Amino acid sequence: MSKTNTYSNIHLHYKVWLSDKKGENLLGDGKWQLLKEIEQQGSLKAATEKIGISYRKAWGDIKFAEQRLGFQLVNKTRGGRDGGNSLLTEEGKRFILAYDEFHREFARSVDKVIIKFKRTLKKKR
Amino acid sequence: MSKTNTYSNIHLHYKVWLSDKKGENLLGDGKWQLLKEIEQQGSLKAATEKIGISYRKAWGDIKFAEQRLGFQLVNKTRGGRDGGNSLLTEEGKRFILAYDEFHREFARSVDKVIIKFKRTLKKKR
DNA sequence: AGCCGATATGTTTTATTTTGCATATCCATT
DNA sequence: AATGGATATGCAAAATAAAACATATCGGCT
Repeated sequence: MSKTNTYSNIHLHYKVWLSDKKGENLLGDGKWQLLKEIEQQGSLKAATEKIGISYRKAWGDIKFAEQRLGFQLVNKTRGGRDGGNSLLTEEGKRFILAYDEFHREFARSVDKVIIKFKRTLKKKR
Repeated sequence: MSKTNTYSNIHLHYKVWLSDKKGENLLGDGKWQLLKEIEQQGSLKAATEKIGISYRKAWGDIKFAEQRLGFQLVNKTRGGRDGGNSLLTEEGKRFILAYDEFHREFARSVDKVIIKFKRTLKKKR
């Protein structure tokens, strides 16, 4: 998750993401969006095309995240009429939902702090 | 600024930074630490060596940030007995201080939300 | 059995960052 | 005036990351 706040010509950004022990990105803005798009499209390929990112990378990222998380986020099948498809697992859906909630809560909380920060900056000048 | 929180084997990271209009990083974790080290060492060279980053990059980053911010963060002098030195300007010090304060405030606020997030995750499982 | 379209991967290119190297400049001190 | 050590900066090299390309595989359908 990431957002921007403006203070005159200086902007304030923040970002939140889930990682493994080594700090490697598992689920942040990008994958969050990707998973949501997969849910809608029912296909990884369609999702990446919609978003405009490379299939190769998206596929690798998901694989990596699943490996580190220890459970599947996406249920992938190959072959068949449409060539295959990708659907979110129950755990994947739950994860997205929790993250979604966290997203809102976090943004609200941070905005408050930022307002205070702006006041501080003004005073100090 | 960045921090970590643990949920079993999943960690939560967040990061905050200041940027210009184009989103280019002006002051984040790296420069924040660097400036603080410059204050202690009284030298850019010494600071980079202490932290373990390249002088070339650090110097360039500071120059870039100063240009975009529109004021000096560091007062640099060349020549003399020690070859030169680098000290924080008043504005630089104030900036670090405000950022510092924001840092603490932000961390406190975020921690609260994270606790809630963990609870949500637990419930949902 | 053969086709089609998506998943699954290895390999190669391209782009972006970071580091490293070389060199010039500055100036209190010797 | 010669020296030394830090700042200042261009440029080449190396390391990382992202994108592109090329295939192989799978399985319901015709």
